[in-house]
Amino acid sequence: VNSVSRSHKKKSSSATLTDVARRASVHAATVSRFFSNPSVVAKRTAARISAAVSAMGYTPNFVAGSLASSRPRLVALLISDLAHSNFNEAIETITAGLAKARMNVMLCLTGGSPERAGQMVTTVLGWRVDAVIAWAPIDTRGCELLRSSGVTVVEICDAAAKPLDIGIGFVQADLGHALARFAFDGGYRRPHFVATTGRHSELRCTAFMQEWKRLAKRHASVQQIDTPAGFQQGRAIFAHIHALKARVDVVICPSDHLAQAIVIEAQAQGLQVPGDLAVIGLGNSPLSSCMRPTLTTVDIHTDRIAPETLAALDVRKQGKRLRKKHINTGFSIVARESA
Amino acid sequence: VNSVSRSHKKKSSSATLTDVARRASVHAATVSRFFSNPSVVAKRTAARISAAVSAMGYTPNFVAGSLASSRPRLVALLISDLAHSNFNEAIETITAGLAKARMNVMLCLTGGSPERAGQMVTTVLGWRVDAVIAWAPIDTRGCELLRSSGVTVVEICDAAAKPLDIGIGFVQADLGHALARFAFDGGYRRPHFVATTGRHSELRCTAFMQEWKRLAKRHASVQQIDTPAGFQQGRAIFAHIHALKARVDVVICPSDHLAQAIVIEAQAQGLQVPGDLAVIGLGNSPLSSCMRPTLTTVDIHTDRIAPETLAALDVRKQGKRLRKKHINTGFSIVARESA
DNA sequence: CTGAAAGCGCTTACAG
DNA sequence: CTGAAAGCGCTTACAG
Repeated sequence: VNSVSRSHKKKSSSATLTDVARRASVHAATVSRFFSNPSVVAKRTAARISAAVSAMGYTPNFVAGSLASSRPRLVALLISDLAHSNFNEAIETITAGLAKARMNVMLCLTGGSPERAGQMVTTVLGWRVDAVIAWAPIDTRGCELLRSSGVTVVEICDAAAKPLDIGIGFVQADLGHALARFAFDGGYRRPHFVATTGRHSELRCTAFMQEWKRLAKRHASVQQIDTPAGFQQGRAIFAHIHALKARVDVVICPSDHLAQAIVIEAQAQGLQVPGDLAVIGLGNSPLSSCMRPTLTTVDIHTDRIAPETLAALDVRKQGKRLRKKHINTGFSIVARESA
Repeated sequence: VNSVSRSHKKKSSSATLTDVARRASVHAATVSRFFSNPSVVAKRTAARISAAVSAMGYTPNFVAGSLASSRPRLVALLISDLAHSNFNEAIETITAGLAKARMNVMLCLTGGSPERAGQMVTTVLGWRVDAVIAWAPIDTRGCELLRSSGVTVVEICDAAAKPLDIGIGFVQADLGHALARFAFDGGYRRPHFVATTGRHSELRCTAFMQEWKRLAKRHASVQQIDTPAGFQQGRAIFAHIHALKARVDVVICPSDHLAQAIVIEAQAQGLQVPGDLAVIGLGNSPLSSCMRPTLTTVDIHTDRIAPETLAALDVRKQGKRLRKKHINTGFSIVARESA
């Protein structure tokens, strides 16, 4: 019983198209049509095939089908992480949309490493995916591969940046401006902007600072933290704010979770939110409307990402041009109790 | 320019093994070996192939490779949802482990629907996946398909239940007992157990009630809520508890998020946690250690799931038997401030 | 509406 | 260490 003889046993696996065809006394091509376009096969033939299929427990082999048709019905999802993301709901919407379009999704978790993302690009290109949806930084080699492969790539990104192919998202700088105006109009005068690493946050931050300077004639305070901007960082940030000479009256956070953590910390220290300290989140996650106080945050219209992505794939499938297109899905500030 | 002529253009896609072989003046088989087992090809030949590969920007086609070798290097991940899960970190660990083993993961989000899970089983079986990791309810048809396909399936489940194939998890009833004892030993006398729909929660709940009855000689109160047990349900549950005639002194939650929401509600109503109301979570998520007060919760050892899953796959790959095996990964109650 | 044939791009014993 | 050949399980024009 060596490994060679063992490997021969594999043959006893599942029935093939040809097996089904034989049993239904038709050609394999007809069975193939039965699955891909049932309306073209005669009723009676279809019935025979159907019977054979269930009798044999046949399941079409998508690997073979993909190779023959060169339509893998596969899209790759490149994302940094699941645990700390504000956007899991957006991901759910996207995968649900893809499932409805009979697309399978290949999940690639990059952990935020551009290099790992680059390697994963090689892999998904090997699967000849129909598209890759990227929501994570990718190194130059990976980008180059994507570009030269000609695959459809949808980047969830800053809608003002130059996308590899198709970019979907809001304009980070617009949000920075809007947040400054919102805070200023709300009567706040000592904002504290919490930025994370990464280009998106940077763009937002710069715009915020600029607009704040213009409106208030003075600088806002900033603090840079490491991604992911999760609940865990709340204490440290609150301590930082507390230690500032100039008293902060509003803190602008890069995520709802972080905002929530800061609210909790502030309350634990006996501060009133928003009375003593106002807090603004990002993402409009479900918790933001359930907190005490409810959280003022930004809805980045993640529900628009899935339909736009699918529409883009559709256009491509029909062979039309759509290169270098941006789709600005916008955002809206949701004013609630916390600011 | 009709669709037919357009479809012909597809041929201009990427280079194939044969193209590379021609360019390197070797047979395709040699190029194949160069990728699968480089050590068997001569240094000089390898160098020529390598040059050809990079000159042509060749990427091996995994679809073709999978068909030829019948090893797709694909595992399906069937999970209910991403947004409300306590277990996203476990999922990350698992996918990281799979990636290290050069396995690709196919993501299937069932949304908690057993029927949808069943359909997805058909799909992943069509891809002839090496294994399916299931963390979601699957209807009988889907289970039947999995069983008859003979594919390796790892269920993250109650370790006392009868798994389809391999079951990994803790024993829900053990946890129910342990929670009752923990609450009783902590001096609490009026527990409120929040259960969600689903067999797991039910098993835990029954065990809790039984043990509590034995210890305290009286019944605990129970409340059933819909899954997912998220932050959103906090207010309603707190209101329910508040409305109970008998004053509750500890509430046992099916997730950390829910526990957190209840803490926030209680505090908003002027109650002290744990003084007026103690709260116990489930999952030991990162936020549990960062809250105010820090959350007493249950660590269900998700970090053991990934290694055990991978080990199981490994054993199977070597053709060994491991059917109907349970792996009890246990749990531990993490006592912090909230109870 | 159906069949026969070529082909998708690889892998893998089998020889040499 | 390498080549020649068969085969993986489908799809898809092309005829009929």
